[in-house]
Amino acid sequence: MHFQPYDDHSSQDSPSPTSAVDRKPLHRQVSRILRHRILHAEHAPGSKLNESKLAQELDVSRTPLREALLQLQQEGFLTAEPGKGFSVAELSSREVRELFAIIAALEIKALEWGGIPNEQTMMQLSEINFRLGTVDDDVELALSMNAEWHRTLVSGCPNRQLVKMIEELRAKVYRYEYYYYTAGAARVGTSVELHRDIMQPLAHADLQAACAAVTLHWLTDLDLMLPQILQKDRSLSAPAVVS
Amino acid sequence: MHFQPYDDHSSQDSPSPTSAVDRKPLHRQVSRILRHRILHAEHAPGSKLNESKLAQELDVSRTPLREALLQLQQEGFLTAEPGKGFSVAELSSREVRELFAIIAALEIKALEWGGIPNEQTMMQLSEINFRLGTVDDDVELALSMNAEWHRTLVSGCPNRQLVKMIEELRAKVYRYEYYYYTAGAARVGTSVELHRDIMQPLAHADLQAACAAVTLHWLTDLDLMLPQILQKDRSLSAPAVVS
DNA sequence: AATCTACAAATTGTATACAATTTGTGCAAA
DNA sequence: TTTGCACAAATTGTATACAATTTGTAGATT
Repeated sequence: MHFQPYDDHSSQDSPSPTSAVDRKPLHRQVSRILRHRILHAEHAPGSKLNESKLAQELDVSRTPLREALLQLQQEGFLTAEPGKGFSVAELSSREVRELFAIIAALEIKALEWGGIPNEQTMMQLSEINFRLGTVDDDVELALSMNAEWHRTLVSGCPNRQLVKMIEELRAKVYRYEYYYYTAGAARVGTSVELHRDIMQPLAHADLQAACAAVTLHWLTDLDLMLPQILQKDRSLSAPAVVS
Repeated sequence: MHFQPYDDHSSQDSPSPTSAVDRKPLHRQVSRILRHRILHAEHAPGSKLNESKLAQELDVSRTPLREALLQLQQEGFLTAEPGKGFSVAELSSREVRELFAIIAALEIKALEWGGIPNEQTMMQLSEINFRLGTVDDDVELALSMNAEWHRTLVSGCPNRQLVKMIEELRAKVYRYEYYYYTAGAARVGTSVELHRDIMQPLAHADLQAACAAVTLHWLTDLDLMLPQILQKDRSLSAPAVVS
């Protein structure tokens, strides 16, 4: 492929000539695509990535591809060994436990610093949650709406850095959630109820209780998901201790 | 420069032939160098970076240099506009306020989850703090020892992801601290005292009080540093409204 | 058969070349 | 003087070429 800024979705059908505002580097698009693939288990955890083949498949040269791979490595979705190249990061029960603990703590901080959400935000929360309840059998849609609900929950926090950090953590969590929702017997109903348990104290301006509900939310999710992840863990981290 | 794995500090005087374990990609070394430069104000905030010149200066081709630049961008030390290249991120009072709030919250969480530090850790803390008190006029040394103290403080936390996040945040804070210590009238004595105020309740197994002292530490630091940063802010964000 | 070695193929790391855009400059027109 | 434009230079974004290492394999040795 040769430098053509116009194969991105962001360019509408309007025939604007190189509008210069929505120009996006190739490595950004590539990293978006690969991130999406990894999050949705289209690349198996632990599998190696062949740069040449991947570049050919994506119709891109190795330069922007490598830039994307390095970014994904730093985001924690890939691992890299010098001379050996990149591999998809493994899922681990330890990581998911640690991530859930952190994200719970940060969401609570975001709520504390943002205060009780305003009326509009509360409306959005319950609307998203309602729609989430109607979703069925579309894992990606359910997960993206769940993410949207949590994004809205912390949207009142004035600390932008914190909101950004939470957003990045959510992406890492997404991978585990997707695994759980597809491989396991996940029910969106549980999430909907847990969200209600958070919204209700918020509606009564009880921030403490809401924060406690947030903690409960993540703890419950963890309890539901861990068995699945553990199974995966065992299947690869217990390498035949026979003999 | 042509692929020579042996210009890194990590290679000792032992004549091991390409020991394969301590091979480090060029872009890693380059990002380390540039990060160090940015942290120590050797590149002015807001200034543009010329890839060709920088590559020539570092005796590296543009490929690994760009990989390093992209990493530093993601770490928040550089900004990038498509087609315009990279610039050193500005210092902002808002960012430092947000960072301090986050790092205080996370250090407290790390303490809570790690529990009261064991005896060895407590010894290390007071030793580092003592040495910190003897440092004088060596800003970089003082800051690195300060960082070491905080690293030790949270070293007992079993949540590795959290420890890593705190470490990354500390790097971002370092930049502001350096600015404050060089441009302003900083005294290490204040830090030493604040550290003692954290260690004392820890020695009495009073985690609550220690956490409160941590918050106080960061709040005090912020109060000391903000005036300096604010001055910088004004000098550039108030662009001559004289009609 | 199992292990070692030598060599070839494949793959990664880096450098260079090229394409596209941005930026600077000189000159004309108002 | 200022504004606008054309064109050249500089700079960024991407592709390709090359260097160094890793990986795979066939044959020799035990």
